[in-house]
Amino acid sequence: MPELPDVEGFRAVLDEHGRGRRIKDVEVLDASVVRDMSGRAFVRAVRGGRFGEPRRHGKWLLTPIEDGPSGDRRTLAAHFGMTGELLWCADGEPRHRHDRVVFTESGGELRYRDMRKLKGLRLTDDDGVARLLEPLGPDACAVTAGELGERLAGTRRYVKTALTDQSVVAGLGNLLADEICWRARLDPRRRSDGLDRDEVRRLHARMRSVLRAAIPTGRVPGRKSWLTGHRDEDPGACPRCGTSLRHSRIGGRATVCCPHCQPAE
DNA sequence: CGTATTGTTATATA
DNA sequence: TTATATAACAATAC
Repeated sequence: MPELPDVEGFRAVLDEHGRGRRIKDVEVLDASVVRDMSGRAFVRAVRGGRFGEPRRHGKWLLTPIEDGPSGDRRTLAAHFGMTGELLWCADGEPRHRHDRVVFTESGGELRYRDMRKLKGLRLTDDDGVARLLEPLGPDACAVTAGELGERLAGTRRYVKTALTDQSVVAGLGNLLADEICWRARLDPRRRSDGLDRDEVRRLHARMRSVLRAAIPTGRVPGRKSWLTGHRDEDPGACPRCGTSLRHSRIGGRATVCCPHCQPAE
């Protein structure tokens, strides 16, 4: 589930319920989601600290741990993989089977919940954060049309594949890429380096509008006016023109598009 | 026992 | 060597 809008929602949760607050306790219920250190060492390094101001780049959520026990400046770096989430739970809410790490504050707790555990949490310093972000392209919320065009021109892969490549632009996943291509009326199998200037501008404009619409709800909505709301229907009708949607597979991922609105060139 | 899954990355291939 | 494609990862659900 987590694409840019979801991670932005997790950032908001941490901003509201974590920022500036004391971490009274940390429970590592499944140490396999803690990367590069033992669960015990993680607890030792975080317990007693305070969450700083969280920021996001692409699908990474980065939060300084201030006034921590070790004294040196550390950052909690979270990646949610395909099934991760961060939630605030008031005192007394029963644990979920997939709660992996719990940060206890006064009045409630922040929980990293993840069924599949493809990614996880790590603690790192500023250099480590830089190393994490170094391979990523600009954040999808911040990239300019010119920059996007340059980056898309740098590869001959399908435009959908390029959009979901975090080193081209950071934050888009399978669902957003389909939604953006559909709104921009571009066949996802168009070659990334074969788009003309107008097509790139359209792609950029639709990317921005899709993100703007999705971020307030903290998720990619399944609204009926969205292609995304029809991707699991068989075959499903294009919300814009009613044509039967085409279901296929691009780069190993399920893909939905409208053969009428997104004609192959 | 098959099929599928919204992300990333190591490995294979052209 | 490089760019791109594919398999694998974990834990489910159908």
